[in-house]
Amino acid sequence: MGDVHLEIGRPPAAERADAARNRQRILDAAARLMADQGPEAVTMNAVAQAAGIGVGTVYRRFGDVTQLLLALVDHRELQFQQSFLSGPAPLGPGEKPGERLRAFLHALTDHVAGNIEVMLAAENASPTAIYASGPYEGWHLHVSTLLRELRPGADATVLADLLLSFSPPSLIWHLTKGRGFTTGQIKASIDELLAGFWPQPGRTDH
Amino acid sequence: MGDVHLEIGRPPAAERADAARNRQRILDAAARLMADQGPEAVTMNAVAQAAGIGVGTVYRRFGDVTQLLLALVDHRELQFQQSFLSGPAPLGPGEKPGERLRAFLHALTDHVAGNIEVMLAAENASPTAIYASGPYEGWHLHVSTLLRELRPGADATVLADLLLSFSPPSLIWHLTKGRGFTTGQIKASIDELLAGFWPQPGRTDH
DNA sequence: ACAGCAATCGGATAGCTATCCGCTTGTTCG
DNA sequence: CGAACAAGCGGATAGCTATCCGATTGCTGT
Repeated sequence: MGDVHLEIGRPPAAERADAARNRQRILDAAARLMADQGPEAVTMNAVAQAAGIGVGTVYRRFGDVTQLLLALVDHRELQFQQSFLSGPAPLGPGEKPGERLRAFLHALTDHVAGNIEVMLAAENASPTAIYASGPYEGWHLHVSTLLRELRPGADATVLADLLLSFSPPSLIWHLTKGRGFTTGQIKASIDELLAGFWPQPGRTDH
Repeated sequence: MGDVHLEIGRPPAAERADAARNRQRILDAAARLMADQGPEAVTMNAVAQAAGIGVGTVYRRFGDVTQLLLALVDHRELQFQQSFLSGPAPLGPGEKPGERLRAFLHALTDHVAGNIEVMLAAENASPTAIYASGPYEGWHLHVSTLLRELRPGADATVLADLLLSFSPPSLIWHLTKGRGFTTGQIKASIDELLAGFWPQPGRTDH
C-alpha cells in the first residue's frame, strides 16, 4: 500500500531500444518547444517534426496531447508524490490525518499553480483525462486513505474526489489570472470551508 | 440585483432578420443532430451543413462549440435560474441562507447530471469557457450573495468558486459513470463536507 | 422607390488530432 | 549466426476548429 506508479508514458514491460530512443527524442523536442514557444506550441505534429520522427510514433508512445504534456512535468509529480508519501510532516507521515490532509490540499494547490501553464494545456486538451491519470490516482488514494482515518463512517471515495475538485488547473487559473487572487487566499478559503469538517486544534478561526 | 442575463447566443442589440432566421436554423439543426446522433455529432461543420448555411455564419452567431451546446439547454438553464431566484423555498427566497445554499448545491448537481451529455461535451470543447458563461455568472452571483449573508467576514468570491467546483460535468460524469455513484450519494457527501461550515439545524448527522 | 452603408454571409484556408496500415527493425531462440 | 516474428515506424488520410475576406443583402432616411 502506498506504492503508486505514475505511469506517464511508461510501458508496462520492457521496451525496444529504438522505442526508448524515440521516447527520449519526443520528450526533448516537446520540452524545447515548451520552453521556446509556450505550451500551446506543443502539438503532436510540431513535436513529431521537431523530433524528426513520424506523428504516429508520438501517438503510440504517449496516447494524446494530455499525456505528453503531463509527462513533461513527471519529475515534479514524482517529487510531489514523494513529499506527501514519505517527506517530512505535516505533509508526510507523523502528523495527525486532519493536518496532513490540510497540508496536502495546500500543497496540491501550490503544485498546480506552480505548473499552471502545462497543466492547463493538459486539461484543455481533455478535461476528463485527468481522472484516469497516474497522478490523480495517487492523489485520490492518499486523500481517501487519510479520510478513512479521519471519518471512518464517511464515503471516502466520493469525498476525496470532491476535495480534489478544489484544484483543477482551470479553477486555479480562473481564480488567479481571472479574478486576481493569490494562492494564499485560495488556501485560506479552503481552510475556511473545511474548518468545521474535522478537528483543527491549531486554528484561531479569527 | 438578482437580475442576471443569460446571454447565450443573444446579441446585445437588435438583430437583422436574416441573422435571426439563421440563428433559429442553426439551433434547429443542432438540436436535430443532438437528438439523432448524440452530442459528439454536434460539430460546427455538421451543424452548418445541416442548416444549409456557411460555417462562418455559425461561428459569428455562437462563437464556438461550447456556446452552441450551452445554447441548446438555454431554456432549462433559464428554468433553473428562475427556480433559485424566485421559485419556492428552500431553493428560492423564504428560507435561511444556509438551507438555500445547500438546496442550491443539490439542485445544481441534479441540473448538471440531468444535462450531463451536453454539458460534458461543452466542457470538453473548452474547460475554461464555463467561467465566462452567463450560467456560471448567475450561479456565482447567487452563491456569493448567500455566502455574504451566511459568513459576512469570509471571502465570498473565492468560496463561491470553490463550492461551484463540486459540480463540473467532468466530475459528475466521473463519479456517476466512472465510479458508479448516484447523485444522491454525491449530494450526501457534499452535505457531509459542509456540515460544519454553517449552522444546519435540521441535520441529524447520523 | 432607392441609394448607401453597415451587417451578414459563406466557403476557402490553415493547422490540429487521431487513426490506419504497409514497411522496417530489434530481439529471441534454435 | 541467422531466420522468424513481434514490435515499432511514419506518412497519408479523414474530420474538426477557427479565421478571413470578397460578395451579398437587409435596413434606414430621403
